[in-house]
Amino acid sequence: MTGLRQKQKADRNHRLLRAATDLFRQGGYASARIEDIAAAAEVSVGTFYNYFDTKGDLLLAIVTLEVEEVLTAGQSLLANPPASVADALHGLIGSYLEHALIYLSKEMWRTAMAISIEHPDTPFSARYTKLDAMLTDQVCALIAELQRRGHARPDVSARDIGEVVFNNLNMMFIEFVKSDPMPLSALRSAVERQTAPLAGLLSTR
Amino acid sequence: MTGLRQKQKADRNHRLLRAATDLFRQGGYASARIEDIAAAAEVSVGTFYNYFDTKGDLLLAIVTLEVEEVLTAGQSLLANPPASVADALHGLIGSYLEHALIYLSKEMWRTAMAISIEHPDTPFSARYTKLDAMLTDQVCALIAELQRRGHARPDVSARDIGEVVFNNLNMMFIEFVKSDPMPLSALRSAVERQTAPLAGLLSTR
DNA sequence: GAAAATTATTGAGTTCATTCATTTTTGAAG
DNA sequence: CTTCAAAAATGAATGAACTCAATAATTTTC
Repeated sequence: MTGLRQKQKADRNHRLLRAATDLFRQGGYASARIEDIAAAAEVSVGTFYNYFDTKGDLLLAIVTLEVEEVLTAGQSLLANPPASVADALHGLIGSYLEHALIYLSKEMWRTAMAISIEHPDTPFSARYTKLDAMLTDQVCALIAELQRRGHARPDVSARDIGEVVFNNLNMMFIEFVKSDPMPLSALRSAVERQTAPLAGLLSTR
Repeated sequence: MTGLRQKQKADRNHRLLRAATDLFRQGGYASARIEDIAAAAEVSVGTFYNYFDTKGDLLLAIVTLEVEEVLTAGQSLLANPPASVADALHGLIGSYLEHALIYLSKEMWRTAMAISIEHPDTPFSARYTKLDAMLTDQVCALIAELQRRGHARPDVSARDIGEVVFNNLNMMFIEFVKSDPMPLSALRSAVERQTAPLAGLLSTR
């Protein structure tokens, strides 16, 4: 039996995630020292590095948990989408955005996105990238579903449009987290404005 | 007269940029220590920090020089664009992309983009962001020009489409620099595929 | 259930970006 | 040409992420 070790490991992992989440939210990512996080999780610095490759990898572990929730929330919207292309796309995008800042600060997002670009090969960075791809797939799937239901023109590539819609959203989200004063409402309306012509292109007048 | 001081300052600035460009290209951004860069520029570590806020700011200074060239190259294409929307957009995008890796490695791009996201308020980061906005403007201006010439439908917002096209390109470029094996040709064809429906939307059949 | 083998933890040590008190250089004034 | 003030340069000191050789805990073997 190898039970004790497994449980202790899961426990330490959980304590580290919890401690880091608290500290990152409280004083910001930059101010939380590994020493602090390790101490709060009742673990040594060396042990921290048995669980996460880098400080950034820990942040990405936290952020990917959030992205997974966003992905799940999106699934329910896919099940029966609004009949209008614009409403469906805005609904999905709105669902993504409303989740964005519940648990994570702009600084956390900024740092996480920066790390996933700068160190794409760290374990949780790869996971983050994969989740982004799954979000893209979800947008594409929504469009394909609308086509299947006859709510969108079938002669336009769902894949192409879906990718463009998501990439645009992602880039705008980056702009959003780069600017501390920018409100979520401004992001949402900008993205709706930009997405509208694409919805028009897809809709069966 | 205050000439000597000015000249020495410009000189040191130039030596630092040159030394850093060489070292970044040679051994990579991460491996180049401030001490090395300062030594190569015949300057002390402390002096380095009189010229640039951080190591990342120095990289962004180098990268923005490159983006400025890309922007200038784009202007000439704007002067008389191809009559087909698709050709015009692909031409501009192609011009951007062909410049991308001449002077800068993928690692340099990755790091630069990461820093501009993570530290948006550092001086050269702000400049990088502004240049991105100018590239967006350029794409929008191209579309507007095509509309003026009757080569694109006037009833679609040039701004909206231009922003979407550039944001998509930017996001795809990020994916490209994240993946060392991905060739420029793959990026180019993916972006052309994605952009094609938008060109279709704009074109006066 | 003791010994061996495996797997984890530990924290002092290393490295590197960044800072800052001191010294040096330049420009201005008399 | 000195003297003084302002501006810049300097490099030793600081701080934080990350490493690694030594130690400890768990599991396996007999």
